[in-house]
Amino acid sequence: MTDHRPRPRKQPIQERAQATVAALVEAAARILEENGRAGFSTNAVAERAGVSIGSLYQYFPSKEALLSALIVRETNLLIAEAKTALDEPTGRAALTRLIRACVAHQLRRPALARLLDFEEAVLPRDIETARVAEEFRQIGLSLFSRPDLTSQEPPLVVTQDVMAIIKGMIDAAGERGETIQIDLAARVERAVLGYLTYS
Amino acid sequence: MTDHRPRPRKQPIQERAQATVAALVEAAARILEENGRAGFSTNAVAERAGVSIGSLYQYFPSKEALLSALIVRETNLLIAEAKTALDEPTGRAALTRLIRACVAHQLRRPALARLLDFEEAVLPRDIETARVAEEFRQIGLSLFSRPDLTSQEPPLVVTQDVMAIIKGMIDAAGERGETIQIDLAARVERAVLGYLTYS
DNA sequence: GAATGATATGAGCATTCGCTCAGTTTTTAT
DNA sequence: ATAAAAACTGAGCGAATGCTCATATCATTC
Repeated sequence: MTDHRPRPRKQPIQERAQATVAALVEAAARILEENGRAGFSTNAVAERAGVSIGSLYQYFPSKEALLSALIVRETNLLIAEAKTALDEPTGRAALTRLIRACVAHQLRRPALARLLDFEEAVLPRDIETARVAEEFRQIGLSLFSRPDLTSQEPPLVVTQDVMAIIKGMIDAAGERGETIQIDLAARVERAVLGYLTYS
Repeated sequence: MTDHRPRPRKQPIQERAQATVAALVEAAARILEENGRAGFSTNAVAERAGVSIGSLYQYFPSKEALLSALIVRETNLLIAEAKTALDEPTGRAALTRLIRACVAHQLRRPALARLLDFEEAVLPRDIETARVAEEFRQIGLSLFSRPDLTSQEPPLVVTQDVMAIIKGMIDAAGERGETIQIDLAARVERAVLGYLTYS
């Protein structure tokens, strides 16, 4: 007769695989922020992660997929922060918190963030990167639909413009090594509020 | 006796070389805007320009130098436009014209302009690219030193912030295919003036 | 301890790419 | 016509890179 004991759940082995995947993504991040796209080869990433090149291709079908995974990881961090900003009672307060979240995110790893902003625009979007991009845009849309933040333009245009202002200013600041978050956030806020209210 | 007629100036032969150089730079531009960095190989550029790879390396010591030359060419176009903006009597009018110049420049070849913006930030700056970058920044500095455009921040910070706002908004607009220059310029102007006057 | 599946390895293949150089063609000068 | 200078050519070298695959190790189950 067959065994009737409950089958032990067979997940724990995958922890190792997850660790490998995480190590690869983080290695990709470090290589990118140190040498830019120039040093970003799959062989280099694998070596940096302390695994073989074969393992890399066991988890990522291509170099692009690895880059996408990194973009998704970073964007999810930002989304988590940004979502909590929406809890603020007023649109204005939420905007302030959103801007601070963006500044903090971008200045945490400035070189990496800037590079990924660009890659995101250039890379062929796969399902996952499209999802996080859309999720982030939804946050902007819901923010700029609040009564105290409406402007002349439709929310979609406002969202795109404001995101561009935020990204542009923070990227430039990161590029020239600005590190005082509170000052930068204040100037970005001035620009965004100015855009929203100026007529 | 030797010939005493004035030696004919021996420059005209260089016209051919200049044409080759111009063809190479333009070929680089076209390849970049069609396929991005991916298709941008020296062999491809030479073929597109209708010259041999050897000729390319007769005029440009490296692939990077070719890219730099393209950046310089494009930036000079923008600088020429931007300089005329300074002739306006008021700072405010000059700013409007500067913004329109930037919008026109960026939307003339949107994909190319966006790509070069990024490359400019990533490339090791040679003498020429540094020069045009500095020249463009001087235009901003002199603009934001005008009495009717002063703000809380020092002119240098204002210049950097405003340039970032302009570039960021226009790049994003170009990326999503926006083509109506007057609308875009108006929104950028709102953002910049808002930034300058908001408190 | 034997069998099975999951995970890891790294030599090396195929391709691409930046660049060189020995030689040819074109232009200019006399 | 001739020679020198300027400009151009393109086969191909060496290095790097994305990725495969045959093999090896480890974990789990019975």
